[in-house]
Amino acid sequence: MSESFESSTARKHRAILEAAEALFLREGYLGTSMDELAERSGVSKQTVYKHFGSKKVLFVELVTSMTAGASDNLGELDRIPDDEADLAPYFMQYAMDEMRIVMTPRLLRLRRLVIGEVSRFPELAQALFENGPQQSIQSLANIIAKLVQRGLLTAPNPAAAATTLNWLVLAAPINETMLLGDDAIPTIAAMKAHAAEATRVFLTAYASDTGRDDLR
Amino acid sequence: MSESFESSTARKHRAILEAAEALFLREGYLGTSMDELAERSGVSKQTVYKHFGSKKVLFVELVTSMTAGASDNLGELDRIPDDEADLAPYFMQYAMDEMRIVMTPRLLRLRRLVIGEVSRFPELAQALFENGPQQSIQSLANIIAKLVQRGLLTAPNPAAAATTLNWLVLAAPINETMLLGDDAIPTIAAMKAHAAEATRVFLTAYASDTGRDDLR
DNA sequence: CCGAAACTAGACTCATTAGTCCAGAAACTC
DNA sequence: GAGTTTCTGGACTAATGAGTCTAGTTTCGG
Repeated sequence: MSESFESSTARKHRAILEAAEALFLREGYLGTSMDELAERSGVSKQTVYKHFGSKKVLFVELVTSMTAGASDNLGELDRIPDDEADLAPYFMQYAMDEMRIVMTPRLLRLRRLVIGEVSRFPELAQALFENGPQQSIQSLANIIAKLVQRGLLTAPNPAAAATTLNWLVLAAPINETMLLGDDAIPTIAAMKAHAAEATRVFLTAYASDTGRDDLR
Repeated sequence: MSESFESSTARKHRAILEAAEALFLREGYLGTSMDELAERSGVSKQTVYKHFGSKKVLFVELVTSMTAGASDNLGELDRIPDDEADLAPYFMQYAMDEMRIVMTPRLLRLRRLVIGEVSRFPELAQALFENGPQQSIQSLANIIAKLVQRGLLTAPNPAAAATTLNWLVLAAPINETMLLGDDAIPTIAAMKAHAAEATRVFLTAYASDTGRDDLR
């Protein structure tokens, strides 16, 4: 009773996935043993194999599920600014949101794991790419296209502009943290400074210089 | 005779390192077996252990040596432009050089390997970071500082500007290739287009607008 | 409360691993 | 060419891996 309407079976299923997440993220695919996994799940080895047919299946299932929900609710398509003055705060907010989502130990470890297994599981890496960067860039491109329509930005190729902004924001922190470990995750203050600079560079390069155009 | 003055011992040493490179880059640390490595080296297992004390030692030694020579001769400090018109071609060339060095299967696989082993070998990842991105950015910062002195760029913080340019150039291709595999390495033509856009964005954001300043 | 399904503990198979040991062969040094 | 170092190949240890099997126990739906 209490708050759990989960069947015992479902509970075990979840426990296995939780243990798998902890172990795979920490020890890698080959470094994780099914015995340890079963023990940590509080479940017998046989049960693990009943729920997931093999180590590979479990791994793929886990990573796929973690990957899928990765880049949700970003880039609120509502309230896209229609005034030039709102551009900087808008992209500032966008950058902060994106960093807050991506720069978490969980997602960073997932990324390390998947990158390390590219040759063994190329599908997983591709899925992570499509659900992560590619999706962010796509939705960002839509926003930029709208802003071009409104005459607030000048970007002949919105997808390219979106790629530029995406990596202006994420590249430095993500690549640093990939190699230096989770302790290198920037503080909120550092993220703000970085977001401000990224926004400034982006807007300098892509803003429609209507003001200056008028003077010509 | 012929061209090799290498002693038999030295030749074997090199053969082991070559096999280690091939295997570790392809199979990862745990995925590489010392038996296979000895066989591939054309050397007995015992010899492997005489030359390198253990699997760990061999791995660390290999990765360290590959890491060390990674980011050589980049950013020729001579002939830094002193005319505004030379800025774009100069950074264009810089970007192409940097991509050509980094975007090779060998270095990309090394990067994947090291990222995947961050929790097992944090020193190696740190070394790769310091010898790679950090060093590039540092030498780039020196160039930028000089250009600021000459009045060609405006960058209150040259290190930040260097970081921005570095990732403007490398982030998109490197992160894509990390996940999509070596087949995703961009063609020279694609690199040129990317380098041009990166250079444009960078110069728009950091060039000294002496022209416009005069108009004020 | 009964029968089926899910689960348990632990033994078991078979393959593989890092690293050691040994007796003889080959390669260098003087 | 004698003596020393290096190397070979294969046997060996001790551990660990994924996955299976079994016999008994728990859980759950009807």
